[in-house]
Amino acid sequence: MATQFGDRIRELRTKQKMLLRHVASQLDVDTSIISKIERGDRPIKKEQIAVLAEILKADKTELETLWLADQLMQLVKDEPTADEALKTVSKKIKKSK
Amino acid sequence: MATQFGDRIRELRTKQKMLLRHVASQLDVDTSIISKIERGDRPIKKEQIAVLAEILKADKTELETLWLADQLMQLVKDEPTADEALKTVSKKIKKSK
DNA sequence: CCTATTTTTGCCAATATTTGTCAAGACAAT
DNA sequence: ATTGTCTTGACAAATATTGGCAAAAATAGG
Repeated sequence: MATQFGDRIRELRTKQKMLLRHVASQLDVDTSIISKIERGDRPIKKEQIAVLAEILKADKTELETLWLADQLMQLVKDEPTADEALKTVSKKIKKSK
Repeated sequence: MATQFGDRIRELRTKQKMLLRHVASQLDVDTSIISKIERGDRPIKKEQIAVLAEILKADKTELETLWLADQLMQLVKDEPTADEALKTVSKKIKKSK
């Protein structure tokens, strides 16, 4: 299943005409891993996001936000009460600030 | 760390003067597991929520919602962009309905 | 205070999940 | 057909999760 994060990093990579192996070698993993991450087949590890942002000259915060949204989405999809749960969390977050 | 879910089921259990072992035996686990779940030390398995709702004569949906909110909270706490991520997910959810 | 009961805690082994590599295959361009 | 890129599935190693157990700690009732 496609992810916002994966779509975005693929876009960033291809626009710069970088190959999977360029990214892969800098992230120190096999190209297949990057391929899968871009296609949403595998999750990326949180620590890798910052490195990836550097490699792609992208905004770290943007990528982290997309990644977080993907995580949340996976958790709430198919949940009938997703709406309510999201709401209460939002409120709690705001209070703790 | 305390959870909404754990706090709630402890409340439900103690108000009915049930002991950990009553719940534990019906859920077919050691009492220590229930203790930890109530205290937020261990996650409960999703399938166990429905059973637990029966045992405690509680509203299944309420417990599931609390559980989901806990999951979300754990994911977004300490995330600077939690707010924005939550927002985009809410929007996506609404659209897909 | 003593004892009995309940709850909490730390540790362990078993199990499950995640991670990355490798090799083979698909696809595109020429 | 050849070359280079990307995708896929199978696999092993590393990591995380699970529940049980036993001892410690807390609580309740005399």
